[in-house]
Formats: sequence, C-alpha cells, structure tokens
Amino acid sequence: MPELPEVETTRRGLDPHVAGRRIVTLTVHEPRLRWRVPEDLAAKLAGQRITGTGRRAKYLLIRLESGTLLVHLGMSGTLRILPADTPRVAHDHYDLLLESGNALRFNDPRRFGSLHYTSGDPRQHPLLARLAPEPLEPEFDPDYMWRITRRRRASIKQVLMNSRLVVGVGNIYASETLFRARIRPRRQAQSLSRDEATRLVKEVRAVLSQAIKVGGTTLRNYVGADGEPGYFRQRLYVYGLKECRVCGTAVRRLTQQGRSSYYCPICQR
DNA sequence: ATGGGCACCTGGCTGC
DNA sequence: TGCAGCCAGGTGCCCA
Repeated sequence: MPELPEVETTRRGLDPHVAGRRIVTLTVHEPRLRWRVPEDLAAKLAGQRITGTGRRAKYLLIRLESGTLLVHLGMSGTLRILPADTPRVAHDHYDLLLESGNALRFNDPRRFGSLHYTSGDPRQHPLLARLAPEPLEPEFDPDYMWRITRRRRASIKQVLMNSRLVVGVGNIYASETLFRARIRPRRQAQSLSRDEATRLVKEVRAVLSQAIKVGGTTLRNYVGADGEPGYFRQRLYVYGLKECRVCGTAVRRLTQQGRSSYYCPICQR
C-alpha cells in the first residue's frame, strides 16, 4: 500500500476539499473489499457534515458530526477528489458525494482496502486500539525502540513491519530505513545495540517525513487525492534497485515472511 | 506472549 | 499468441 507517507499525502490533498462540506450520499458500486461495505452505511452518512480529516497509522480518518469513517487503502487503493460526474473506471468501489459537486472516489483493483464507520471514539475501534505509537510523535523514541527489541528473536525487518510494535512502515520504507540505519534486515531484533536502536528511530522518522514532503512513492498505482504520483522513488537507495545508490555494489534481495527485502552488503551490517 | 503461515484479490511481467 | 508462474505498496486471523 500505500504506506504512511502515501496515506498522509492523500489526507492532505483531501482535507481542503472535504473539511466543512456536507455529504449528500454514499454510492457503493462494488461493496466487496477486504470487508464488505455494509448496506446500511449510506443512510448513516447522508446529510452529515465532515468536520475534518486525520490519520492513525495507515488508516485515513474522515471525521463526521456524529462518527468517523476509517478508510484503508490496502495494497492498491487510491482515494481521489473528482467532479461528481467524472465517468467511472474499472475497480471504482464507492463515491462519497459532497454538496460541493465533488466526489471522493475510491478505486482499488486488489480489494485489500476497507471502509468502516464508527460512531464512537475511533481510537477504541478494534482495528486501531492495539496499534503501536505514531512514528512521527515523541513517544516513538530510542528508549521505545530499545525496549521492544529486547529479548525478541524475530528479525528487525519483522519488527518494523509488525503494527503492534511499529506503524506506518511497510515493505518499501522498511528496506530504506534499514539501509539508512546501516542494519541488515535479517538481524535479530535483540542483537541491536543501543546506538543502532537510536539510529533506527532517527531514520524511520527521516524516511517517512522526507517521503511525505515529496508526495510519497509511486511504483505503479498510487496517486494522491489530486491524481498526482509521488516522487520519493527517485530517492530510494536499495528498494527495487540493482545497485546501491551510495556505493554501487549489487543490491541483495531476500525473502522474509513472503516479502522481498533489499539491502547493500557493504553499507549494511 | 511470540512467531509463523495463510488468506483475501487483480494485474503485469517473464519465459517457455 | 497463449498460458503458467511469479511478483506486487497490507494486515487480520488462526495455529503451534
């Protein structure tokens, strides 16, 4: 997916078009997503004003007067703001029609995305309640990284990808973060030194915030709310590359938990 | 508690 | 040209 920077880019692109606007209706063309979009959702949303947007991990939050929509982009989802009469294309799942004449349109070929609505505190929602701290907030600090890696036998890559320990970092940014922290992806988490844990925190933050600045990473499907791709691809050091962008050594690819990891055997230990 | 594997999907690319 | 096989930005859930 869309990892944290892509979700945040989508949120920022959306916000000025939706904040303060009233929802006319929700039209669902293809309810089959990771979880089926409930039939009665449209009735709950019609007429509600959108008060603002937010994000928790890779979930985009759309706050309404009396509840919150939780949007997940899955692996291939996009949420765009379009004139409501824009012709639909393949894999368009739903339209949130706004009073302004625009629609929020969700497209997702692989259908790993989702749409939930909660009338309560979204932080208590089962999908959000057990998530790790936000990586760009102060509580995600060297002490935290040190603590969660102690006595943990799983690889550091798995720790970065485990949403109960670290959120927002997906497969691309995990490789990029480990490259910048000079740590090989197969290292056991418990083998990290204090200094390595500190570097990892610093680089997670740097990678995510730099990616947000340039609109995220587009490999294939991803576009922001305005339909524009992200440009972080040009700043990748190892992910999907043949040669390390720093030293030119052949990049190694390995499979961990069924996902590809990339690293430079010279720059990373 | 921790870790591993599977499941859910479509589409693009490679090689025979 | 056709088709099998593999790969792709995620994560919830079940089992050991």
